[in-house]
Amino acid sequence: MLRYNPKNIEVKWQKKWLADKIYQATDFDLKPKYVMLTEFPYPSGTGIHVGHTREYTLGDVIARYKRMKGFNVLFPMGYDAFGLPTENYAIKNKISPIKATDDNIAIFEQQLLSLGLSIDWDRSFRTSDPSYYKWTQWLFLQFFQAGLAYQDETYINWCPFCKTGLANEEVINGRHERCDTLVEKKLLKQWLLKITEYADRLIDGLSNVDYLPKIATQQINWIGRSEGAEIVFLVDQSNLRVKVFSTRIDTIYSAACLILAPEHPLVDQLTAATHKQAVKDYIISSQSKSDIERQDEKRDKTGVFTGSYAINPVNQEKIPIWLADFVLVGYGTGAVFGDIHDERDAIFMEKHQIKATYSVLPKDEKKAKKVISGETVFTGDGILINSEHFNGLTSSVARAKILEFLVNKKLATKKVNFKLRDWIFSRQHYWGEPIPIIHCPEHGPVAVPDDQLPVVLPTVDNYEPTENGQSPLSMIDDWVNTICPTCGKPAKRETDTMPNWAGSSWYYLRYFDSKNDKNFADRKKLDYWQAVDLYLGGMEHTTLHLLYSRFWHQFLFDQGLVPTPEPYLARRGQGIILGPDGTKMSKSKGNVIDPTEVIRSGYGADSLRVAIAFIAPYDLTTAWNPEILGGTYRFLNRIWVLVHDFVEKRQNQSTVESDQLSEKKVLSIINKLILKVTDDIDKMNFNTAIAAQMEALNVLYKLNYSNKKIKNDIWQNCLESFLKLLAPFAPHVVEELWQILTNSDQSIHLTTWPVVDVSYLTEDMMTIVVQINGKWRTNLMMSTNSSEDDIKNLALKQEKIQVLLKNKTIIKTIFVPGKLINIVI
RNA sequence: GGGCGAGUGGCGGAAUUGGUAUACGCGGUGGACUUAAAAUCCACUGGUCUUAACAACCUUGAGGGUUCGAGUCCCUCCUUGCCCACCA
Repeated sequence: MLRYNPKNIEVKWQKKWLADKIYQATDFDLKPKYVMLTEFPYPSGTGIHVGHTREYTLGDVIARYKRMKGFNVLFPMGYDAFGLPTENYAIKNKISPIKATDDNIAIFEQQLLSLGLSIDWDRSFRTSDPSYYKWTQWLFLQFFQAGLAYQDETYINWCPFCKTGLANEEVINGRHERCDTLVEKKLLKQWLLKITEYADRLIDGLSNVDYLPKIATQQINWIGRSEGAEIVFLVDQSNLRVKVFSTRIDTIYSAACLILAPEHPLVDQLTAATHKQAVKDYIISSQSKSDIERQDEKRDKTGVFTGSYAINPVNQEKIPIWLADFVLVGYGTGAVFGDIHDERDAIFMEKHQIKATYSVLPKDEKKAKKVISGETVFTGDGILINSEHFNGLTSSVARAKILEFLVNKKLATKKVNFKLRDWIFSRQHYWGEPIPIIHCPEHGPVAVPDDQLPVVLPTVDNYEPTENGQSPLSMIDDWVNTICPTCGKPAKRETDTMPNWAGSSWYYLRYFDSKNDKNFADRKKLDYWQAVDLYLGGMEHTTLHLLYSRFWHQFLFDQGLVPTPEPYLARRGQGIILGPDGTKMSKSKGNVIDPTEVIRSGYGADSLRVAIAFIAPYDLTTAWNPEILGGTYRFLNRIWVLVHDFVEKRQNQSTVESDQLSEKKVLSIINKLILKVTDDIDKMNFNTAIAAQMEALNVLYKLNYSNKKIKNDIWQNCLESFLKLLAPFAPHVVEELWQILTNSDQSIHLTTWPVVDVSYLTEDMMTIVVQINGKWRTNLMMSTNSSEDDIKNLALKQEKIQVLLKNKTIIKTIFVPGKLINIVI
């Protein structure tokens, strides 16, 4: 018999599956639908990595499993082709981004095919194709027309290396997440999407979907809802009013100063003539700092006094107004009241020796007074003191009462704030969707009419970003100059492009109807396929792509364009596979595992797939162990040998009496295995599903080579079921063996999942553990219908137990049916 | 600093959710086959424990608690991973 050699079989079956289109999903099929979505790849120049392999293999396992379970499965794939890395790669290699994308996708497609994924390739697309981005532009215009896309001149995160503006989510520790360059602040006119309008919806929607808890929590934390009050402080000797946001209005009696962000709009009017120069100097020095510098000086609370005072609305105390750059202009009102029950404020006030002119002076004049009782000043909730008629209340009650008190005086309102900011949607780059807007001197920004979409990205000679922060598109005069769709007079095109998160915000909808040129997707097809049943992807996209696409989808739902309020019914995140040394794979460390290299090496795709499923729970970050492939290869080889051996044996049907005990054992093993593997795949416990199959195979293998005779049809059924259980994990070898075993033309992947025969699950005998004081002493083999008394009596008769019970009194015995008996002495 | 997790053999990891801890795999040791190697197969492989068998005792980061019985539940501490971070 030939040795199992994946090279002989994998490519053969991949070609046949593709030619027969056996993984095609059918629109409006009567079977229940199941949409298995994995994040589509960014086709970089380096080809697929182990991270892709894990994600797509596990997605494929579920897709294949659901297909065999009788679902009309859609398991699609496309390419997230726009974006900075391709542009940088193209510039570096002096080729056009279009060519770079074509080349890279060709490599990706080849590599994805070699994994044996059950993808419906007919629905594939790339986001950089005009027939796709036409609809990205059209969807953007829906936001624009609903007032949710707007332009604003704000300080934005600017990457000086990529020469582009960034969303908050793309800045990690003050650096651009893609290129690791220190991010600067730059004042630019930008397009923004009003994601903040959906902040509450994005939180509430999570309660109706099945996301891994840590994914939901991370989104909730990122959105950062906090309830508090907006309080008005009148400025002394002036008619100015400063609004302040606080979640701790219960500490307002300890307010000793107001602290404003240097960029606060009232700074100029508030600054006293005598303090103008100092304030100006401070603003200049804080603006010259990059974000990372500000973070380095986290503990150093710099600031400057404006020379003005504010009036505390609860007790009319006069408190100084300061500026400090630890107060952020983008959050709340860009102003806070400083008090000692906030750690940062306390440090700030200590440093600058700030004290208020209290009506009741604290014992230590240098320190502001406490308003929450306690041995030391602390930042938590407690009982109020020094707060006039609010004394004695708990913090939470006081918050309500003080707010009510100030609301009645029209000096406060209840307010909810979010950490989430509006999404900066402009990129000053070539390789993205042109924003379909025309700027008319008379009518301002005007939407490009639907019949003029797509606004095609023009071909240019230079892709390099410009020094002045404008897109390279701005250099193409005959493209920029156009006419206003409203009035027909000369106007200019918007030259910024969309971020690469745009195309991926709705791509899953396109799979439902990828060829449609009348609409982004046909409504009937959306009704049939929506929503995605399971979405598998990287944890790093939780606050980026995953949040963005939920926002788009919720908006589309409100517009009546999609049938479901949420895009994804369930979301799971796979863990990272580290290099064999336990650190993140990186070229510089030389610990990168190339999955295609593994496939070519002789182990083949199936060994790799089983290894990925087996190595650890799918959501765990774990180191890659190259030697595990030897184990998974041996496992596949064993089933190869077993099937071939049986097929040979079956020719010469033996007349010898079969061994019924062994036959029963075979049936019991396979039925238990069906139960276990089915349950494990449902729970995504892929590693234990493989372990159970290995364990079962070891026993079957031994049985086969024992001299026990087992009837052909029992072996045949057992092996057929075994192959089916293995099919989602190792599709090629199983397909080959299926043809040999069944002589059938039908692909195993189109057969139905085996069903458990419960009659083989019950056993005649059971193992009862005998414990003394909870400690294991011996086992008893008992018939399953033995009574408690039978077991107890037999246990007490055991020699070993008798020795240990000598001179001891039995206090009681604990009996767990079918499991154990515990004698307490 | 905040949020969410995790600590089990030499290693990746199991444990029916409170019932024989270390399944499965890797690695290691010994053996079979072979002129030899590779491959394959068989046996052993947590510690005390350095000949093996038997027996006993110990063992799930540390310490305490609940329970007939704890890797699993509770408390204290230690270590560590990920995400966020001057968010008022």
